[in-house]
Amino acid sequence: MTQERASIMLVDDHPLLRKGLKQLISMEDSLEVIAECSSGEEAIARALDLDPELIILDLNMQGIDGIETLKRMRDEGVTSRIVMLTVSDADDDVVAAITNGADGYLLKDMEPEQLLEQIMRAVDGKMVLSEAITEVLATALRRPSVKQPPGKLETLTNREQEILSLIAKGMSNKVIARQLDISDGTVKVHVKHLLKKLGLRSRVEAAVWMVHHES
Amino acid sequence: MTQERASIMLVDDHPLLRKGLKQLISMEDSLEVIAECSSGEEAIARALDLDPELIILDLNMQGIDGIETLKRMRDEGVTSRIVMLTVSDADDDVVAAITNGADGYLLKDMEPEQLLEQIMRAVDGKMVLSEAITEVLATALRRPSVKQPPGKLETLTNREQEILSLIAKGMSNKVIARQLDISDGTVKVHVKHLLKKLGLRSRVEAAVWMVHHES
DNA sequence: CGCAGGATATCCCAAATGGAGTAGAGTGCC
DNA sequence: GGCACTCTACTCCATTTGGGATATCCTGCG
Repeated sequence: MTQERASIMLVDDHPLLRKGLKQLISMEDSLEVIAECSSGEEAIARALDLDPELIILDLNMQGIDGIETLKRMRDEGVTSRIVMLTVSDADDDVVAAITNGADGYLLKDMEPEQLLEQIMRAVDGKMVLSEAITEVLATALRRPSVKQPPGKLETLTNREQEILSLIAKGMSNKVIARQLDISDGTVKVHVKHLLKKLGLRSRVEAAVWMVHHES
Repeated sequence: MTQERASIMLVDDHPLLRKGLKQLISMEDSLEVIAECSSGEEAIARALDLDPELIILDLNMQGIDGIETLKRMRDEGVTSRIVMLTVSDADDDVVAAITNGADGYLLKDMEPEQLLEQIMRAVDGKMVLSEAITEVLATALRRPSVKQPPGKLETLTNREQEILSLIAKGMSNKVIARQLDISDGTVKVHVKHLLKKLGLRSRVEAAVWMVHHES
């Protein structure tokens, strides 16, 4: 049978860069660019339609930026591997990208050969990070809690921890409210806050997280 | 300080039986009947309002019956202990009562002294079952899988198990749908079925159940 | 004293969830 | 061939959930 080629989608609002990248990728037989998009909206739609194996996503775009595009893709259920490509190495962007489900973060000033190699590693399911980036990440993770990093139980207030425990017992907001004798609107506020602090997106994730963190 | 008396609410559409029960309970200083209701609707409203420690609920009532009343109370977040009281020992009722969150199931033909003792045990947080009932329950649990009993992973179809695993990873129906390449409507159907089979009431409970059952 | 953080509560709104029913296609069994 | 089961998909509908904003009350800190 013919060798299956990994499908790749490029997203960048700079046509020239797309061209160069496509050229680079075409040099590798195992890879194939099946689509190019110049905006986040377009990218989300096509990603859902084509379900490529890898999406290379520019961080700095007009309209909705790369991070926002990444978020929405994951929200919509895109399961493709997604690698961010950018000139920037701003700390927040790296952290935001990774915590929002990016599988890699590469800089545009890499050597073409290295870049191609990293793209192949990404297709193989590996997390790819430019060397300059790994340091940034490590530093970001080392500082106590700027904002995003994983999120520890201790960063939650007592009330939030209490409510998280009840969520992990499968209780709805209404039941929790009666249990604690407060309004369910208030419970919702606490849930919202605890989800944000832990970097989770639903009470289900919170429940699983809790079960795994109480050992 | 004065001895705290355990608050009890009686629910039975037979006034005479309420009177007798109240009389019986009044013989014990540690107990206090704070409300009497003659219908399920009334009982739910007052339970939410008064939050008694124990609710003694008649199974056979006109209008919404005891099981339905029990269900709705738990849905509404009533956390009181609830003991079913009935003349019936029909298997289904016992199983339905227990699986819907009842903390006990007593028969009306018990000796008054025994009944009072059981009520006190219920207040103390113990599960109380008439002797005749424990047998029924044991039998019900022994037959393979009539319907309600706990629910094992093996009773689920492959697809349902697969989807349960994804739920336990915190995925939404939409994401699961994309992952499995089926419509999210179909995912909802599978979720509905697996919840029913496992006797759970939400995907959060399902996620927690799964995490605890995969060891 | 002023200010920050925590807990409470409310409003609005979009999306997700769960329950009920119907229905077609495929598979395996007696 | 008929029957049961599974998987798929849809409709309709009520409730729940999560996000944003705003506001009050209280407590602890400098």
